[in-house]
Amino acid sequence: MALVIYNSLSRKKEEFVPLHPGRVNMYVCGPTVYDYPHIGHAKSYITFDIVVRYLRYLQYNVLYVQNITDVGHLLDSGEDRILRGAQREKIEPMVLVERYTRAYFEAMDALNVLRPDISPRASGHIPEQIQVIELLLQKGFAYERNGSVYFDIARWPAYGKLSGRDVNEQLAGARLEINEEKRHPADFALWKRAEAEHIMQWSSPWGRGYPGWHIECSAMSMKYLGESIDIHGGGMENQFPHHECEIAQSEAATGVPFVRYWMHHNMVLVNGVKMSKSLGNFTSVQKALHTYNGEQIRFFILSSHYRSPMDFNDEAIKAAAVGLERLHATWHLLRRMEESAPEEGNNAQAEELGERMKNQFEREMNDDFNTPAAIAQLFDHSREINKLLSGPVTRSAVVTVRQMFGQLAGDVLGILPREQQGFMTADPFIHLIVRLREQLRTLKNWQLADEIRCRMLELGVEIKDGKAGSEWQYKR
RNA sequence: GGCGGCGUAGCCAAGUGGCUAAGGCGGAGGUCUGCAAAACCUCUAUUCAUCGGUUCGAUUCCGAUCGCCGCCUCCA
Repeated sequence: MALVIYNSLSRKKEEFVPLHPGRVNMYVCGPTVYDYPHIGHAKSYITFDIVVRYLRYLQYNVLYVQNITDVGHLLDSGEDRILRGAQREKIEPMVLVERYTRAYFEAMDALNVLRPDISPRASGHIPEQIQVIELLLQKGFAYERNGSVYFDIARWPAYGKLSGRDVNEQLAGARLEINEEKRHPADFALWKRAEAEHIMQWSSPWGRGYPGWHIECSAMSMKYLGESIDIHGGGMENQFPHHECEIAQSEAATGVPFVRYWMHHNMVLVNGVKMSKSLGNFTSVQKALHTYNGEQIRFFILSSHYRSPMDFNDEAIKAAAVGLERLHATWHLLRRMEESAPEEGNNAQAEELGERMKNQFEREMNDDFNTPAAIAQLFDHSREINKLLSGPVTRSAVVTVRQMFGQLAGDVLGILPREQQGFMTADPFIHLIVRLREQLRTLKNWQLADEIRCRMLELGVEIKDGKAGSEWQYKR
C-alpha cells in the first residue's frame, strides 16, 4: 500500500505523489528565536522529523528547508518579538537571535531531531523578500501606502481556501485595531515602514523598513525549493492567517500552485489548555530534559498521532517511559546475542519475522504517519523477538532481526538509545566490572555481587542476571 | 457570531459499517530464578459522551444535545 497523507487543503487523506519522481521538496515553518524552545516546538519538529525520516526510508531524496524567523514577527502591541527579547535581556538583537538559535538546535539534537538541510534566516534574505514584493506590486496584487506595502485581498478571491473562511464574514478588527492604511481589514503587510527607533530596518524601494512576517516563507521556499513544493508543514494555529497568506502571495507572484500537500499538527496542552509562550504556561525543552531523557520525550510525543492534541503531564510520560524500556531491553538483548550466538543453524523463522515486522510497520506508517499504531507493532515484534531469542538461534538470524528492528525503531522513529560519541566511553570498563562480578557469582559470593549491582545502579548502570550470564544497560 | 477538531478501560492511546474494539502503563495470578530485575504465559472495555435516525447490522455514517479544545490577523 502506498503512502497516504492527510492534506489540510482537501481535508482528506490523499496518496502521496511528489512533483518529481523520487524526490521530495519540503518546507516547515521554523521557530521565532526570541526565547527557549518549549514542548510545543518539540511536538512540531519531531512530527516533521518523522516525515523526513520515513520518506528517506522509502528511498526518496528529500530536501528539507526550515526557516529561522529573526525579524518581522510582531506582537499584539506592534513590537517586534526579537526587539522585545533584546530589550528584556539588554543585548543586541542579533546576539539574542544567535543565543536562541543555538538553544533551539541543542534542544532538537537532544530530542534526536535531524537538522534540516537548510536553515535560512529571514534577516539574511531581505533582497529575496523585496523581490517577491516588487513582483506582487507589478502584477497589481499589492499596494503601497506611506512606505508600507500590503497584499490586496480583493484581488485574490481564493483567499481563505485553506482554512475554510470567508474574510468578509470575519469580525474585522476583532482583536487588533483596524489599520487605516489598509483597503480591506484582511489585507496583510508585506513590508512595514520603520520608525526611526526601530533598530532592525533595511533600505527598500519604499524607504526604510522591514519585512512582514509571512513573506519570508514564500521568498525562502521559492529560493531553495522552487515555485511549487511537495510538502509544507506547520502547526494548526498557523493555518490562518499565516499559511493562507503564504498561499496568496506565493501563487499571486508565480501563477503556479504553491504547495501540493499541507500538513498541520495539533497542539500540546497543559491541563487541557494550549501550551504557548503568550499564555506563559510552557515547559521548556531544557527543563523537561532535567527530568526525562530525549528518547523518552520523543517516544511520548510519538505515542499519540500528530493530528491529535497531546496533554503534557508527568503521569503519562512516566508510563510511556516504562513502556519504552521494554523496547530498549529487546534492543540490548539483540546487541548482546549478536556477539554470542552460534553460526550454525536455520534462519527461516528470523527471515519470516523480519519481513513481517517490515510489512506491518510500513502499513501503519503509510497511513498518514500513524506512529502510535507503528509503535504498537513494535511492542508485538519485541515480544516475538524475545521469544525467538530465548530458544536456539543463529548469529545471522539475530543480525537479520536486529537490522530490521534498528531500522524501524532507530532510523525511522529515532527512539533507540544513540551510540555514545567520543573516542572512549565507559562501556569497556563497565563490561570488565560485569565480567568480574560474574566470576563472583560462580563462586557464590552473593554479598559482594549484590553490593556491586546495587552500587552500579546508583551510578546509572543496571545489571540484570540471566541464565546465560549478566546483561547491563544505562539507566536514567 | 463564523470556521475546524475532539469525547474509546483506573491512566495514556490506535482503530473498524459485521468475525475476539490494537498497543503501552497500572492491577491480579502463574512460569523461570541464589536474591533482585527482566523475559514469557493467563486475566483485566457485552462496550466506544448522551439521545434519536439510516441500515439486516453502527463505536464507525447522518442529525441533535452535553462537555472540552483550537483558530477568527500573537503562537510550534
